[in-house]
Amino acid sequence: MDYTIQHLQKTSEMLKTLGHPERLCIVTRLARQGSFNVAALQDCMSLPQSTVSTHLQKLRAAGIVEARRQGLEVTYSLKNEQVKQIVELLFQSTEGKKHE
Amino acid sequence: MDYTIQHLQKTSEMLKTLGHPERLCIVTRLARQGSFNVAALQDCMSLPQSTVSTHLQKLRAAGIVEARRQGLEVTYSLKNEQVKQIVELLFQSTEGKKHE
DNA sequence: TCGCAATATTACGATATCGCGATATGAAAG
DNA sequence: CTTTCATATCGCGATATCGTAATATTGCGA
Repeated sequence: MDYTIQHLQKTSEMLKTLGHPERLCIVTRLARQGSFNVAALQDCMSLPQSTVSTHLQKLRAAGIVEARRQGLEVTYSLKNEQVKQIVELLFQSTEGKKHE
Repeated sequence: MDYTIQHLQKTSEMLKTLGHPERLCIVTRLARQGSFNVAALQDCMSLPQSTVSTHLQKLRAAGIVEARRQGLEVTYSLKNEQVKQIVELLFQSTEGKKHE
């Protein structure tokens, strides 16, 4: 286990970045669909382009997603497996505890 | 999988709360040690009492920890298993591709 | 070259979160 | 009752993050 201050800081920054409804929504979509470009994202979320782009840059700065340019479009995808695992952990529904 | 807005909001609030170095540190300690009171926490972190207490209240409000009073002291512990799993995921060291 | 489409960056007021001293509360003891 | 210990809450200036319009950049085709 790695409890150094550096790792703690980097990790908390990642969590803070994930801790925003719109950004978390983006990440869950990426976890499901693999990847997409910014335009597709603007469609399903009704936010102005600059807002979406800014969120993506923050996710990128935190090491959560990565960008790949193909011509005019930029495709985003999850950068590391950890985030995917966390999302799966957080969003698996009540299966396994069938009360409620 | 549960991608409702409510769950997304609650989850992102939890992640935001975890996304702070001191609070994440508290949570990793709880994951390792099980529980402790506020005084013990003030010792190992060099922060004023009010700061520590405020962090604990935020963790409590986000559903991450729970408090139990025993006389004068209050003992904190992790409230749900998910958080523990996330912490384990995040802090296993860099050669962590081995089996558990 | 120019112009357009897709995306990124900048700028800035609004809002939220920060740390922490001061103060309040709650429980046990006297 | 009062004191004292452990913890919680309040108040507030400092700092950070918010959303988004405006502007800049990048890549492609004409």
